[in-house]
Amino acid sequence: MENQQIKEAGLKVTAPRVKILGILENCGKRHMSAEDVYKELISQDEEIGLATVYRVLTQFEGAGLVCRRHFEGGQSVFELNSGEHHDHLVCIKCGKIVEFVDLTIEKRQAKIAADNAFQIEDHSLVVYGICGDCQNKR
Amino acid sequence: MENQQIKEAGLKVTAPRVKILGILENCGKRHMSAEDVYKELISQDEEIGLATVYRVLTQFEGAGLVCRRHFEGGQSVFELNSGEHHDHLVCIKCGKIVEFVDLTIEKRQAKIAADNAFQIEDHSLVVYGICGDCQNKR
DNA sequence: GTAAGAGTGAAAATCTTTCGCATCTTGATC
DNA sequence: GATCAAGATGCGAAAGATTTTCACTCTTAC
Ligand SMILES: [Mn+2]
Ligand SMILES: [Mn+2]
Ligand SMILES: [Zn+2]
Ligand SMILES: [Zn+2]
Repeated sequence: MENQQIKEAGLKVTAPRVKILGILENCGKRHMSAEDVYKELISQDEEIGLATVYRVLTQFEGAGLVCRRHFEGGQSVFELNSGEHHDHLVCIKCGKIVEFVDLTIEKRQAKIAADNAFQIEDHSLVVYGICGDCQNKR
Repeated sequence: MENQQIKEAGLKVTAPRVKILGILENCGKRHMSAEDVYKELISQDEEIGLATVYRVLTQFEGAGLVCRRHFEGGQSVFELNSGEHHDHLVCIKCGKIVEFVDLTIEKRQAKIAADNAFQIEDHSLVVYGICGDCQNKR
């Protein structure tokens, strides 16, 4: 369960960490802001401060348990690290998020970086649009 | 000159707007944060408040004169709207920015969006890496 | 030239995220 | 199981970026 993953990440097993990891795993929402996690904790009557949520998420990120995303809209969004890199399609109306991987794009990026003598460290690709459901709602 | 562009954008021609547009056009730095613009104004002994810089840049963005970018690092970065869309390669050591356009990537994005019934509105692709110069500096 | 509506600077307010610190837990040890 | 140092936590304050408010000034249409 969560305890094991936290231990393996080299972190002490504490109630906030177990709770937060549990929420990320079972809450149903794959992409959550710190605030989202905090509200979920509150709704479960957990007494965990927002600062702790940020601290824990940042530690989880450092330990490779979660990934932090910077979509438009101010807040960072966190998701469990699935192991494989992926990019995102985000609906600007309802916030729906679709994940995708495209080898062609990944390869082109590598080529572009190489052509410019850049050694790639990371990249962020987010496509914003209106999802099918939201298109029909007009 | 600037006056014309501002008028055409449907904005009144005021000293702050003319000055700020002038800086974006002639300052030599293509990508500038609001703070960068503000400092440049200060160095030119202009008495323009940072709030006005933000206001004006946001208006310019709305009018299509500039584009706002959200690279990692907290601050938004602005650049003159060159008319053609492009993406960025950013050096995480020195901040150097290289612009690029890749039709293959653009097409793949369109296809991915279509496959998922999304109507694309916008997208952001930023590749972070270490530029040639910075690689040699180690 | 004038008036009405826009725009401006400075300060205050927001919003998200991080810090400082007194207090509590965890996990290794006896 | 009791002990204890290192590490965590909660809370409020602080920070950094951007926006809003407000009293005053400027632009523009007439
Ligand atoms: Mn994802
Ligand atoms: Mn650019
Ligand atoms: Zn939608
Ligand atoms: Zn560099």
